[in-house]
Amino acid sequence: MNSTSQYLSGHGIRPSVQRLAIMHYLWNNRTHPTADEIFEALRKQIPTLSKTTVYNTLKLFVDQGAAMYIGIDEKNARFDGFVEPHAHFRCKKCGKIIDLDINIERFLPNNFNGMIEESYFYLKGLCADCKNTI
Amino acid sequence: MNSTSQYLSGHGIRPSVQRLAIMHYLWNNRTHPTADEIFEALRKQIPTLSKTTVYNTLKLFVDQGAAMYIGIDEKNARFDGFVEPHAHFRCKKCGKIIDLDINIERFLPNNFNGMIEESYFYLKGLCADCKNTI
DNA sequence: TTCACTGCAAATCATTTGCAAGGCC
DNA sequence: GGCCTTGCAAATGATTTGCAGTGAA
Repeated sequence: MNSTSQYLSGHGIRPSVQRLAIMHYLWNNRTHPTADEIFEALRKQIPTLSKTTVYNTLKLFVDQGAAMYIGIDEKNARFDGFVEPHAHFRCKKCGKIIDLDINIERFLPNNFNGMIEESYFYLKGLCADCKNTI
Repeated sequence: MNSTSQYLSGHGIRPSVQRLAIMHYLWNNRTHPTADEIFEALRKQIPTLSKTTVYNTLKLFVDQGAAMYIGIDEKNARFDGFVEPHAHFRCKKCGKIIDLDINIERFLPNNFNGMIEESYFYLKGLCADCKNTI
């Protein structure tokens, strides 16, 4: 029983080999990967892995609050294994997605009368690396 | 030369019949419609309208800053003809999208060193109507 | 005449669904 | 045994692309 197992169990998710691998991948790759990137990376370790399972698992993680869905990229869904409230920045040149330590919910006085259950804050521009390159 | 024409011209967009109709629709229907909803509504007035033109036009509007892309709905892109900074709330039950008069950029001191060009603030929960219904 | 705009048809591609086999409790 | 999980194959559906016809400057 390692910490990943405990984390999943704590979110009501049975820890299978595939689920552990995906959660582990999200924790070790804070790049906000797409389902396909996760699939391509993990099929090396788990050759029988299917993309359906990756999609199923990510949906399960999000539903159970074990991972966060990120809709900043218009093309693909992206995922973050870090679920504390924070914002995301996407570079318009290199496409990199960066975590920003901003808890936006603090800016919503009285949570709009308790109406709000989820909040997403997306920012776009040029990252420091791309800004200094011509 | 009406105000819609002037608005489009002011954004570097030549006012064609189709473009005027789409801009007009966005202004008169603050429901944050999808491309398909716009297409279905306007084909009644413009029977030859094609969905490609709707997509082309919406992309042009967004690129030229005449309309705003809204990525709050994971299934479809949505659009808003009102481009002043504001946030969006989506009801998790009825799917309705509501404008919120919150200018999030004010919460970013010094605009993160000028890195940020665009910001999107999405909120989800139950709207007042759905909250009072069982 | 040229070039932007439109629209049809086909292609793309991320995601979902149906379903059968395997595995865990 | 029964339910949960997995994975293959096929379907779905929003959006994009190729391309030819039309029209405006």
